[in-house]
Amino acid sequence: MLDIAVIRKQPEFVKERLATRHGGDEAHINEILALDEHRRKALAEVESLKALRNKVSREIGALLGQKKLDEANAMKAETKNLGDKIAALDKQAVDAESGRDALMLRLPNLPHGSVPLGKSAEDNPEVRVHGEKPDYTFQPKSHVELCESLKLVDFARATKLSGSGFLLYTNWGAKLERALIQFMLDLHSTEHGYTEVSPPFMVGEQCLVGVGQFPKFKDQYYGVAEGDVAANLGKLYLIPTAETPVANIHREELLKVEQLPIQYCAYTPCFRGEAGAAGVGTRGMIRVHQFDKVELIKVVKPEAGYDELERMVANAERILQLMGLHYRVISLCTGDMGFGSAKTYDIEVWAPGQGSYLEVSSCSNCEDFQARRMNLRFKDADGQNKFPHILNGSGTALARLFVALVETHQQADGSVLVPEPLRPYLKTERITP
RNA sequence: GGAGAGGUGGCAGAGUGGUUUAACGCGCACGCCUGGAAAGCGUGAAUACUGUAAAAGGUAUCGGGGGUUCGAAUCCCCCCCUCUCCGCCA
Repeated sequence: MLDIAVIRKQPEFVKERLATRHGGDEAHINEILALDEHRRKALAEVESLKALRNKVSREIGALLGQKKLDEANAMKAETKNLGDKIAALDKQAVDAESGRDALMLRLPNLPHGSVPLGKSAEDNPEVRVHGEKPDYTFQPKSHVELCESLKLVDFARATKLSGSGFLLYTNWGAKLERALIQFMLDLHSTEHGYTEVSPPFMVGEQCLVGVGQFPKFKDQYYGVAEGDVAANLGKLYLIPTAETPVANIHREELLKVEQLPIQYCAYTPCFRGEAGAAGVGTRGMIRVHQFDKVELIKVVKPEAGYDELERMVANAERILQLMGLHYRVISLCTGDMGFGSAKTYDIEVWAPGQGSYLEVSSCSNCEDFQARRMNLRFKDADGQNKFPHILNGSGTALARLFVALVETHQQADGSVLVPEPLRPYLKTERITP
């Protein structure tokens, strides 16, 4: 959520920055300002009435203390209808506020000044490239062929169980998936300074609102059950990413500045509706309704946000380097960035069998956009309460990493060579049928 | 799931309709005092919104919501959480 104070003070600046995204959102600024104005007007009025009521009530109390019953009763009669006026104005203020906030929640973040201007993925500049496309003395197979010949994934039976877009890993496929998860968690938690956590896979709506998935993109997620009525959670949703539970861990807290930076890594499955995804990438493992991912989350002081983003990308890159994969890092342009992000780097790994790059990581600094939505603050050294920057990045997403790995390291005989750092986990050097 | 006891500021703990703008205490910050400390004395200290050039000021917050009243920490209703015991379960 943007800072209403910034919208008030610099509405034209906010509109311009919003327009560099998909466009259209800037149109709501005037409406927000009008509701905000109305709210403050009603508030000023109702609060002075409340002040009056408090004053009169004290006076009545004093009169009763002095046994001046008549005077007290006279004053009671005078203030009798004050309550109704207050209630009516209160409602106006509350209505204006909830109207304003409903619009604010649908407003995306402002892009950081360093983000390239652009309309779509085609305008994303390449930041750097690691390695080269490998050469093969044979025609590299696609992961679908490899998975079938090596019996890594049973596509047909997965469809029987859950329909298209779901995977049944088998034998070495299941082991490879597990090995990759454990390898990544170990690396991030021992060498990169992240604390490993394992969160719930279902969360209440407020967590999705907190990171910006709700209310605007509600139809993309799986609602599964009514949550505890008790806890006032509303419906529970399957998490689309570990970002949803993990970034919300400290929601509604006031952190001490010494607690920062907070760094978490977490493995979770991710569930996505991917509405209308039929077509490109439907076959195989590129786009599925459930996939595994190791996610990185940071909560940091605002002044550290962008340095930490660079470090996070480097942490994710390290995985691909150790897996011996060729990849490129791109900087998303204003028009291609996600809702909550102020700046995003994507990492795309080369998949020889596809002849294309696959997005396996997306690292974003959301600045204080999410912290505001979840009311997460910290008390700075100067005693001020401030919103921290919250960053999230995949480190990395599975399924696609799996694809790149088997396609890159496939051999002429149809086997797949396991990268050195993964061998202690998989307990083999080579995957054969 | 059942029964009971609780929920008040950083902590602890009074307060059953009106000088409570939440007592007393501990802890905290600053000042005085001291050679330095302790003790003592004094002052200050929550969060949000609003307001202002900045202040001052105003409103709300005693687990949450609603109600009664001129006025609610206090009375009424609903809900939540914590603790203890019992049951059930992996």
